[in-house]
Amino acid sequence: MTQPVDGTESPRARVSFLSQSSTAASGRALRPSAKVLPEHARGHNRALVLQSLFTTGQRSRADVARSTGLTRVTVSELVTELMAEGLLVEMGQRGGARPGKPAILLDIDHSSFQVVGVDLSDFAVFRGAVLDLRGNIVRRAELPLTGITGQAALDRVVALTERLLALVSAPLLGIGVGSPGIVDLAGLVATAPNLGWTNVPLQAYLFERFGVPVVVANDANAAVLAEHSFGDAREDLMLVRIGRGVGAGLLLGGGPLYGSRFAAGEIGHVVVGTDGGQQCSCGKQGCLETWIAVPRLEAKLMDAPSEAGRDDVLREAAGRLGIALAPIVGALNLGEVVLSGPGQILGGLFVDATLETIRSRTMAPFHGDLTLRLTTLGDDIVLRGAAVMVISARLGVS
Amino acid sequence: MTQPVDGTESPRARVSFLSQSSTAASGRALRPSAKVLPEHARGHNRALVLQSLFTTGQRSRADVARSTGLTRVTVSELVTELMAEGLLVEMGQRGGARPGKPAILLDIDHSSFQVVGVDLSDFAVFRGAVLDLRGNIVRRAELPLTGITGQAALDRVVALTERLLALVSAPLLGIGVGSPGIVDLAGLVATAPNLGWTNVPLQAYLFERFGVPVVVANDANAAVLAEHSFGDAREDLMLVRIGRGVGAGLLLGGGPLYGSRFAAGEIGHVVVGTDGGQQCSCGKQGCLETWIAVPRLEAKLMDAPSEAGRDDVLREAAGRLGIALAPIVGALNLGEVVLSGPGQILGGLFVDATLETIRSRTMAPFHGDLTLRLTTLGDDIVLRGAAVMVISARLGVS
DNA sequence: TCATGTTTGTTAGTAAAGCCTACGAAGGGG
DNA sequence: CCCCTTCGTAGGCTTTACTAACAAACATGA
Repeated sequence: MTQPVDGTESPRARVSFLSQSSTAASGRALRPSAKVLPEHARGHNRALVLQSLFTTGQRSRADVARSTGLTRVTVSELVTELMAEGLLVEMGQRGGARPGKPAILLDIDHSSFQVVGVDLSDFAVFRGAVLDLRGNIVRRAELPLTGITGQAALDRVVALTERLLALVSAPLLGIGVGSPGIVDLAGLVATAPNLGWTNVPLQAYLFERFGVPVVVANDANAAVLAEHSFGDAREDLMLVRIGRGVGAGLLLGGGPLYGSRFAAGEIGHVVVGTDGGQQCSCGKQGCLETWIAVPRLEAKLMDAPSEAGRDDVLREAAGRLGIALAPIVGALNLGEVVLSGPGQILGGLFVDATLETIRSRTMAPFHGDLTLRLTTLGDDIVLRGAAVMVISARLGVS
Repeated sequence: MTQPVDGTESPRARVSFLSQSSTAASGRALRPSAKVLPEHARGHNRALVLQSLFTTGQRSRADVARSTGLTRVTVSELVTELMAEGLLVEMGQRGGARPGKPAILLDIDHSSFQVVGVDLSDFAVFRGAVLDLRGNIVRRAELPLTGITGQAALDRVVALTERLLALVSAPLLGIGVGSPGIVDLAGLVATAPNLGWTNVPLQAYLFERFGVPVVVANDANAAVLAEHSFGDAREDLMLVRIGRGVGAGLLLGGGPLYGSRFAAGEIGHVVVGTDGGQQCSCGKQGCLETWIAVPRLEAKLMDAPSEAGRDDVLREAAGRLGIALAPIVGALNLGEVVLSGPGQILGGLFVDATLETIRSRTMAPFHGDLTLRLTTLGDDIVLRGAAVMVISARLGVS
């Protein structure tokens, strides 16, 4: 009972290979789905180099080689290619006194490309931005959404995108869109009630219209990607968006979860508790939305007679959220839950009470390290998530 | 708005590659983690060929080439290799009158290798079996577990494994173990209260002891893999094991979910409902286990005065399970939930009532196709899942 | 001062893998 | 009997990453 051997190399085994000998997967291979050609391996390794510099910039070729496991030769070749494309730049020699030839530091040229991000999740306005590769917002634009739906709403998305494209000041990597509703992997919006959309192939439509790579996904899914990339989050993460409705995005093992019908994260209409509740627009009673959707919460807070009364309102709402989340946190063994919504409502007390409820309803030892907090990305979370989708799809980096 | 274009090829894009242009992922690339060498691609493609024959046997090289996308040349080479290893055999020419040279049918030689599977999840007995590549049980063995724990239990696992190894009648692919408790990716049993184990490196221990590839995983995780491979299940699946305790295994997108602390699926101690409940051994009240664990259910059924009373007991328990599962089904947008446990208790009424509760507490349109059923694999589900783990790890096939 | 060791990045050659082209084998149909 | 189709295999080519080797550039210690 000495070393944790991987159990791979066996003297008695006649079949001496392992399909995926990844360290993390440790003998558990996934079902292969598509053939792999040398060029695919190449793309993967190029993304690996890019990722290495994306997470920690200012590294030399030799640094990248060490961190990726590739040889310096291969890294050099990939770097040459990436520099020719403008994605990487040399930043001069590394300072400090070290033996040997001084290293030439590399970094991603974050301004070499730009991304257009669009957020359709607000009920009153379509928001958009031009972002750089770091996810920083370079320019903004928005168009009001005065109750329009259907084709008119689609036209307004196009108008906003046109306005944003005019603001782009570097080669464009693509357009990312975070849409409310159910969105499939091809960027088809199956249903978005607020926009009156049913089976709108938004991604294909925008691609035909603008001839630029487009990625369309659910707004909460975009948000959780942003939180992961910019919010210093871990690999297993649930992001709960609380607004007029309630939705969530799930990131498991670093990848988004879509669900069997692309409706993962749709927790707004899950009934909470066993003691009734208010009537919901969906026909049921006691849906999560009836407890914590912002309009209802604000109404209750208005009615509250005192500061203590408002705290009680918040505590009860937070408790309901905790009751809904506890089985999810338990089943997925989540380490982190992030809330996105109006900070003045969801701040301190609400977060604390939610966490307390989850803790009291799950097995503490498994979740002792559960953290629950508000996002630090504010209202731009979907915009930045939309950018992450494009950067991830085009560069394999996040 | 014609064709669902992938949004990949853009006339304005300077960066003309996509890290992973998988059809399913559709522009959403995962963060790369490890370098890919030509040999890795080779292993992947070999697994692809094997998988193709695994799911649909009796196919020619040309058939495999068409279904995988690889060329006939490459497939031929891989097949030659796999036949030399004994995994594939030629089954003679295809019958029926077709133009052209008749095809030589291939199939996996399911008896060419065997796997040892061990199930430690029963409280009274360690069960084991020798299985073929199809997951059929060839020989069985078991050892009673008369309350022993710690090193004694470990010794008994070794004794059972020794007995099983003596029954193996073909080259051995490896040993798979489904253990209760929290098991990490290296097969270390972090905690298994019933066995009195804490941080027992079972996988490494057995590998050192027997010099054969070993895969150790949680019993529910093994079970869900078995259900997926043999039970005709879909890619998103939750398997709930109901016995002395309650646990679950989750398969999302075809891959198992482990969770941030390898405790995914541990739902037995999630509090259900907002109206109290019985005292649980964990200290809380109203944990799922207090509602549906088999010993408690049996006690209640014994106390029930009539047939109708027993139905009420089952209905209430099923309702509680539904209440616990509803947020999970909703958040993950699960299409399928499978129960594993004593069939005479969990049959008809229990399943129906659980499904009804879930439906009444989630958004129907997203889950109209939710199915909930008992496993068809019976008590061998963990044994067969343990075999799947080994076959999957060694051959990349499931 | 100068030889030595160290680190970096690049050049040349090699091994692995899958592709394309082409070919013989084997059978059906007119 | 000739043409066509399909199957499996050879030979040659391209891509990719690796190993080996080397020049450049710097620190250090005799």
